[in-house]
Amino acid sequence: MVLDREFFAQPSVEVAPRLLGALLSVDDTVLRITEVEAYLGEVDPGSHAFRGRGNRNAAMYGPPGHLYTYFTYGMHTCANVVCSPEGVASGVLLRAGEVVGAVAQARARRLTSKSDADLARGPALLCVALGITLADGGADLDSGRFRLDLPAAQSPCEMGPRTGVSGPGGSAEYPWRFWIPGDPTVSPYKRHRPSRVEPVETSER
DNA sequence: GTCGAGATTATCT
DNA sequence: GATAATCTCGACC
Repeated sequence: MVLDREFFAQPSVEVAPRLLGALLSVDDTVLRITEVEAYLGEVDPGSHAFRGRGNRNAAMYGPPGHLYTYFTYGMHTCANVVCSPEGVASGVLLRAGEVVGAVAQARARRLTSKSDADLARGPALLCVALGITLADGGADLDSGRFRLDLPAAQSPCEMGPRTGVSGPGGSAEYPWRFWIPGDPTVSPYKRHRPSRVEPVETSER
């Protein structure tokens, strides 16, 4: 099955909602994606590619349908699906999902996780649960250990501001976070970390 | 349930 | 030297 090269060659904002409900297999572990976030690359202040190509984000400039992994906060690995044609930086961050295959293995990797819903609730946890590491960066998502199956129909989806993104423009301006409404595996992080815009102060609840 | 602060290191300026 | 697409834990409601 042609894993729709054309599909992944679109901008990440187009690809992101369609990834909801997709099944990502890594070895024997299968994840149903429930939450993603789109990054547009050089025109997106929140993107790693905003300041141009570097060593870390090289994979994001690579061919679509591949994996882009990066290390952040000194201890966390996160995974993206590369979008847009080769040479254009764009990606979809996998934020959360539900482990539906080889749950025992995923649970073994996630010792701190208490319930199944917690196994992949968050970008870094998702990678741990699936066993994705930096070494998997640049891997084709339709070969080797990886396989990505898109849902036949688009899942219901809700969108909102991205979380955890700092820098200029905040990125509340970019409502490019997509998730499946009501799914228990969607990350509960509604807290905005940095400078939160306080609209007014005249009480008003 | 929500909110707030600290930890910890690869990558880039 | 500063930054970061985060997580965990503790306090409070």
